[in-house]
Amino acid sequence: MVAVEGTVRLRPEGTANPDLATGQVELADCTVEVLNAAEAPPFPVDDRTDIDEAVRLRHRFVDLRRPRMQANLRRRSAVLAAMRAAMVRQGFVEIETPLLWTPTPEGAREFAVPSRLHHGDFYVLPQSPQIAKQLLMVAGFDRYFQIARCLRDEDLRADRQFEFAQLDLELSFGSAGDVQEAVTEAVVDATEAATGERPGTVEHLTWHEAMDRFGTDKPDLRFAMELVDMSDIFAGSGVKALQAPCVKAIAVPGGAALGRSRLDALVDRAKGIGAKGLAWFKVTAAAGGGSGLDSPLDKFLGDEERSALSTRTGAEPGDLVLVVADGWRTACTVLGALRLELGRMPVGEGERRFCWVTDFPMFDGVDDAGYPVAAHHPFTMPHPEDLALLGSDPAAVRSQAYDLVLNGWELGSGSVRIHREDVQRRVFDALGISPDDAELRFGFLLAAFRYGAPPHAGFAVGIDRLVAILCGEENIREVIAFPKTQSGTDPMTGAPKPIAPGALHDLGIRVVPRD
RNA sequence: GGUCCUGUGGUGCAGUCUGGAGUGCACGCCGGCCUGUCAAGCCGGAGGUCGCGGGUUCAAAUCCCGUCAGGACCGCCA
Repeated sequence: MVAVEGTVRLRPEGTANPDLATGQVELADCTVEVLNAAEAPPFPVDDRTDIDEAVRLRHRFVDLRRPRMQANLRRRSAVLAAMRAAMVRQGFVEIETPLLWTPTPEGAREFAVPSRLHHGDFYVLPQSPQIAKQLLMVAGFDRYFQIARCLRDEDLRADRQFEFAQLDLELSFGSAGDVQEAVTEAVVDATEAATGERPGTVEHLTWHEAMDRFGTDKPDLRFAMELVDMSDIFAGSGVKALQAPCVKAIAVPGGAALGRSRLDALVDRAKGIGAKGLAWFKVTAAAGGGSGLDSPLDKFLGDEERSALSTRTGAEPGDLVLVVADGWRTACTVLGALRLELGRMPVGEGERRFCWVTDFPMFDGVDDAGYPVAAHHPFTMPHPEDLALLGSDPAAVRSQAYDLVLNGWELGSGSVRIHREDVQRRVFDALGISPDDAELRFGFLLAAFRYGAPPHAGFAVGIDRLVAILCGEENIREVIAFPKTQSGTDPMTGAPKPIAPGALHDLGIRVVPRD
């Protein structure tokens, strides 16, 4: 660490270097003062090499000097500033909510914080400020926002850390559309602030449409390869493998070049996701013009089926058509996964295609006791037209929940909330939460609602994911100053670590060895 | 809980499949030279528990088993 003093002057003719930021000038008549001696850094402080993750994190203070990390964190700062400005401009009030919250055993596993003053009792760190912000609606803050830290004790991934940041917001007397407008403004502003480019139109898809066309609830709209329905074509088919309620296909450009082992791997992958099988057809150029098919199943196909496989999907010679026959949900999911596997683009490539996915199902699957599981959270308002189905056909109930998606990443989710006690009771009932149970878990929220709860709706944007995409990073660790490893440790500090026996004693906690 | 990939001087790699002396490359570090260079150049040098433990073998970085660490994914993430 040195301080250099001198005179800045233009470099002599012929020695300027346009590749350097300071390439036009030089320092003359320097004095150099050593402020602090330093050891050689543990790895090169540049962007040219990929350093082992554990080494980077152990010396994060050095790692963060690299130009890439400097740019990422500064870009993150610009995103936060733009979001905050957009929210304030739209009349939202920034309010902080507690980090020491109360257990709400529902959804993600919570981090527990032992209470020193009340032995045996625990606070938890909030997995989101969900309930607190609903209480703020009751309290009359009709437009709330917060750049909130959320904590979930679930396994880590490239796009998931224990703690993450959300632009959390809620508004009263507004529709889902109002929420989406407010969020869109914030993320579009943030994108422009971070990249200098303002994204184009933000599209809206229903959940059903997203599944039907892209086989996922978080479609990457940067590339086509859309799912095509072939159910009618194969309805009375003689091909046993393709007899199912739903037959879907995708065309893979240039996919005819894939070798047998790669195709077999795709079949295995399809089966791994839950398909009974995967049919593939290489589209070939026919002798007299037109096209033919190369596939083990070709000889079983009728003429109509054969031609539909290429005309419907738009496949040209040299392309590959993949077909899954199954239930609608499975056929879509499997082809959606294969579409990604074969077409996925690096996160930093192409344009930024935001889209809203709306009308999610209210429930997703059933729990051990056979009750439906809330797809979003239990305070989500069902679609008004589907209210009657709550008791009879829960799987068919759509909710007023919506996700924001960018290039195949789920950026966040939100919903219109239930503000009427009778509706909340019916939803709890459908979920198998008894009135006593509900009182125990969410009593304070239900009580608040009795004092006049406005209709309200909200959203939360995953800031780490948004910033990662805007930085062209595949991993959110690259946009977080001090992240954890995949096993939840911090190689720099050594956390988590044992605490002193005295501290344990104060907390009334005894550690038992793992089995 | 599971699947897969990776682990070799400070850093990034090759060597592992097909066992034969810690062999090699680039960067960095130390010393010297050079001094209009800017990823400087030239000469010399130091630096290794091949993640760890066990097994097979005359012989293991290399094969086998276990384990630890990092990563990607499945489960999980209302």
